[in-house]
Amino acid sequence: MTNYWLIKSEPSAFSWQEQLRNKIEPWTGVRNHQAKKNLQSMKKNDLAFFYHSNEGKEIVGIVRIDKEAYPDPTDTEHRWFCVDVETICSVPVPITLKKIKSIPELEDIALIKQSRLSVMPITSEHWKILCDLGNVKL
DNA sequence: GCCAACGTTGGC
DNA sequence: GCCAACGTTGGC
Repeated sequence: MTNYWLIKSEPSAFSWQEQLRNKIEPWTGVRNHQAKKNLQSMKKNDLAFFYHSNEGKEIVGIVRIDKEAYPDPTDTEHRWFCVDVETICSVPVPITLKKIKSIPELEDIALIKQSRLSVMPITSEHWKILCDLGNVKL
């Protein structure tokens, strides 16, 4: 069964446009224990929203987990992990944080409740609501 | 083990 | 640019 996730990136550091070009990207640099735990819970073929933090503040794309957690090559002490994500599609109507905050059914989403967490699970119910909002047809 | 000081994230 | 929330560090 497929699990759902949301991963954040600041466009100035790594944008959706770069993800579109690269197709498959190692998701490195996560340095938070809860986010690390979430990375390690990801299974191949799980799906994730790609969210632009700081600039944009909207869900712009969907990726699929291509390779499960392995040691982050950017961490010389080998304490942190990363996954590989594969581009699936852009979200036709980007889902803004403002929009998400306006939907009562989404008030418990980690994106709002734990605003500093960069890798988080999304329930299948929330995933469906968000796909409808973004006019996503998978 | 506690907590003050400090650093970072990310929305506004 | 500000600041709330949260994580980390280091003295005690």
